[in-house]
Amino acid sequence: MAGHNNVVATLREAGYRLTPQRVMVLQAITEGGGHQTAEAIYREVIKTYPYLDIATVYRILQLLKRLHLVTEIDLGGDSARYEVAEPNKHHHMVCRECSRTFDLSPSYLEEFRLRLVNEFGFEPDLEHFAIGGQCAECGSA
Amino acid sequence: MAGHNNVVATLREAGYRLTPQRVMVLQAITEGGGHQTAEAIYREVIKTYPYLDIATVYRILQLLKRLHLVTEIDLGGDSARYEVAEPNKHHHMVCRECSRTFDLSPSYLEEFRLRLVNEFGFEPDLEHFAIGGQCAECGSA
DNA sequence: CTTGCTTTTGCAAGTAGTTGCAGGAGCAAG
DNA sequence: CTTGCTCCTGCAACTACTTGCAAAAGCAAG
Repeated sequence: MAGHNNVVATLREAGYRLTPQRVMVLQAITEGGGHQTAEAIYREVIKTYPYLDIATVYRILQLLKRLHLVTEIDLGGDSARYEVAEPNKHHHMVCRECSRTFDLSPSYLEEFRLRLVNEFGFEPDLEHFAIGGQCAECGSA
Repeated sequence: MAGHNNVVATLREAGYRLTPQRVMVLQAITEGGGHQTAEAIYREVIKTYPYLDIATVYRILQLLKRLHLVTEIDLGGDSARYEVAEPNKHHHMVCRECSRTFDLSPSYLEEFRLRLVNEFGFEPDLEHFAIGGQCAECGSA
């Protein structure tokens, strides 16, 4: 798996250790596809390594997030979801009434991002952005 | 207190009951000024009404948020803070490295908001918006 | 392949916030 | 001012996530 080796290299270069737990969590995220919860990742890994603790999963996810290897997306109410980071990922609009989510192309945020960078030197984390609000259907009702 | 009566009227018009708990929580937010945590509001109210439960505080805050009477601002790690809603409130940029926060005028988000409204009919919740990222100082280091 | 420093893990306890439920309290109608 | 319907509250249990700590494991150097 190509992406896998990149991740391993990135970890080592940043001075982090390569533990079985980290490899397995990474593998679970990669193989699971889509957005996954920490719980789901945990349940997947303990199938082959039952001693893993959920706290370790959260710590690993935090680390991978810091290294921009995975992105966290928190759609309000329920638990956060994680997936492998990809450039030009789409963002989400989440309706506060019906909880449906709608995709948003990265271009919509580019203008906003540029103003922050140019005027404040502030680089916003927009890797996987979710914004709450009210969708067309719930708004017109 | 003028704003107080508005709030009471809004509650009643929306079909919600006017309970002592709601009045006291509202009073605590109003009198406390600034950004307050749910815990702080709770501790203030139990000085005069010791039977109040923290769960009730959270439920009331949720309700007031839904009615746009208070805004919630969640700056990542620690607990969320609440304050009375005001139009044209400034927003925040929060540095992920040094945790400092920088004010952001509402005009920066207006363009973004308009595109979502016009193109999707989606009205984003931008009453008190916080975006994470890396500030100029931490970025250049 | 041992030694030793440092990171990482598992465990258990803690924190912020949510939820199910039964009893208690608003409020409108009579 | 009573009746009755429904909403709210307090309680306790629960969820998602975090943190302190001691033991275990990674990794570089000898």
